[in-house]
Amino acid sequence: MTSAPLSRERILQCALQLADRDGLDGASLRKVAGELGVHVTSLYNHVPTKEALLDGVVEELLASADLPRVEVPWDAWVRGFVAGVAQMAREHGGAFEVLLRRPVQGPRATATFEVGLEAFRRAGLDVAGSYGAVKTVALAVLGCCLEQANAASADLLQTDVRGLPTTEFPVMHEVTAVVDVVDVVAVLTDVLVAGLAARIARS
Amino acid sequence: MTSAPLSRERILQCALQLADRDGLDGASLRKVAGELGVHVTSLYNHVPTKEALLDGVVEELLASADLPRVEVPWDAWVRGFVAGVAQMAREHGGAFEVLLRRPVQGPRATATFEVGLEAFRRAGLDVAGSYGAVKTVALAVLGCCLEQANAASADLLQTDVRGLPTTEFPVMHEVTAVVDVVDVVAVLTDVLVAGLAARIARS
DNA sequence: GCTGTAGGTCTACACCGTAGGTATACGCTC
DNA sequence: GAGCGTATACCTACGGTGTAGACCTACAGC
Repeated sequence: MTSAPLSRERILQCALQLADRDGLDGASLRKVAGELGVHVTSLYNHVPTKEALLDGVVEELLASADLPRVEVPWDAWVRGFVAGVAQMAREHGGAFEVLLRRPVQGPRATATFEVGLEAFRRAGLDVAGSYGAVKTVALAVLGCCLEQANAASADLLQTDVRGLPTTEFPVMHEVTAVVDVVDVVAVLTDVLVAGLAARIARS
Repeated sequence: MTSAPLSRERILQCALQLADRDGLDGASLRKVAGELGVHVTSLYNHVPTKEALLDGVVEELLASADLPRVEVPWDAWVRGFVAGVAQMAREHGGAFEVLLRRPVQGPRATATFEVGLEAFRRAGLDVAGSYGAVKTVALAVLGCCLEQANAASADLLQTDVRGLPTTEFPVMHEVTAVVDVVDVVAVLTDVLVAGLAARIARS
């Protein structure tokens, strides 16, 4: 009757689904166990701790993403990386924020960073410069995709403007009246590419 | 003997200090209450819920920051905004991540965004363009300052590279050997300014 | 002096991660 | 086949969390 033998993989998959559906807090050990029809503590035979489980969800997330992993020009890497992360945020909105709570590591992450570093080195940046470029891109896109994933910060600049005096914040009110949605990811992509191009030209 | 009457302000200040010292999870209601020599549920007379308390911490954080609030050229606004947020991350490392968990709102936040929007409008961007620029800057800097504040993601790209095969990730290994620290905030500032300049020129 | 109310306390609940001890079921060697 | 080590699941229990509801108590206004 025990449909499938409990395994790390099954646990991680379940946690990812739960997180996608109910947010990261919805992926408690007890809920995962319940979903799998198993006692809480049984999970500990496959996952040593909650943090390890979240790290596993990060792996799972990276595995599902289409990030650049082969040699490309630096600007293509930037576009591909941003697009890949944005896709993750779209498809795994609930689980996305785990990338901000746990370190992003493992072979899959390293592989993407490796080809990014190579691309910037080929473009003429030195080691530190390439590292700075990759790190900046990675962290900036994380921040920008937060709002795509997280309902709480979705209306980052819009919340509460209604209610504040129009006379004091005229432009903000104009914005809320005129703009309905802005594609931050598109803006970020362009800004990063243009900005890094200038940086490379100057090197 | 009851030194001072409990108040929202005193609670928020205490929560901020606790969060700074022990991280955001160190600011539990019980610990705040304990620090103030008061029963947990007494806090509820001044703060309706834990989320409201965190929102208050956001306020407190913004109040402590030196963000641009007067009319300046757009590039000065970007530099000032990034520097201000980076300073917050430096001085309130433990509490910083609250900006990623709760919406950033209130008059203080709106005031900064307002002058940013104005600056970009004066530079020639339309309403949506200005909004996109401000939003992108705000979110990108949030992501980049995370690593300055949060120990977990501090070594975002470096963790675990040792242990992965040198042959497969040669550049990553070179980086960990050569580079000790990169000022992501400085890189981000330059990239944003250069990238937005290109965007403005094209408009 | 009575009463309404604000602001404190106490108890209790449901949830969380996880440590320690126990039972069962498998694959191995004799 | 008998014995046994190991892996995996279970149970109980602890200390932590946010919060709801009943209670008490001191003070202000009539």
